[in-house]
Amino acid sequence: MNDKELLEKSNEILSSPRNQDEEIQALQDTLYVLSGKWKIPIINSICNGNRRFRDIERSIPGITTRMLSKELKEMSANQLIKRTVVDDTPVIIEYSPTDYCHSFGSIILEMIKWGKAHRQRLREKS
Amino acid sequence: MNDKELLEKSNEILSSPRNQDEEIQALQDTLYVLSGKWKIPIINSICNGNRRFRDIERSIPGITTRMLSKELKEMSANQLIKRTVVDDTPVIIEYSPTDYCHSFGSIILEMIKWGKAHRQRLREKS
DNA sequence: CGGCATCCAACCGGATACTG
DNA sequence: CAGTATCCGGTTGGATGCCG
Repeated sequence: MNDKELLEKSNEILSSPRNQDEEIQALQDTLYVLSGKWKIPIINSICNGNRRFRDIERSIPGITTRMLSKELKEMSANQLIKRTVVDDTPVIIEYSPTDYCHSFGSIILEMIKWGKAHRQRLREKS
Repeated sequence: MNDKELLEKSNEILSSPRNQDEEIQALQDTLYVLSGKWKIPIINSICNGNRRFRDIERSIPGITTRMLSKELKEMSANQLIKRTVVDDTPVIIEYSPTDYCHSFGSIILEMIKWGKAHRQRLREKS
């Protein structure tokens, strides 16, 4: 399926009155799991290969250690990522994505695509 | 492109180290525009054909008139939706999606898809 | 390096009441 | 119906400093 067909399918499905209740519920479930400013950028960063705290931190503009620490803990608890202690000296901590984490791939890709098109639109206007 | 291929492509692209800076920026731009609990459900509702305030309100579980009012105003200002006064008696107000609004279709579809799969996973576990 | 503790401001958003 | 007004509590999240 190419982009044009995908878009048409999107609009068709979005315009359909069927299963609206189920869809809004699914939507709100997803938004709940991804709530806040940082979970998606963190997932993206870890899926991009970043493994260590400082690396993840540096890869996300604006995040603080406090928020990264908090989110990593929460996301570990929710099986979104795995925290591994590599028993070297000094100890190295590694965060890695779970399959569950990868399941957000399509959402993140669509968001990146939208963001790029958005910047393009802004450039064209000015 | 089928789902399996799409997933592989997602992982491939997500694993690529190129353009990480541009992508995280695009991602954060998108998250900024869509920030908060309600914008995505509202977009979905309006794209689903809901036009009037009460209809939109009823279609989104949990939203209050205050938040809906606030978001609709903000989203009108940002050209995401259009507010039309139908000069009937009594006056009818209609909200409709702009092209800009439709551009979120793919993101919303992916979120609905994820949410449904999420519920399915939970059902299978229990 | 990989965090935790504390303080604090902003705001998000719920409840409720009210208006034309 | 289509909102506005007010109140206010909880959470988000930034700044900073500290620890092993």
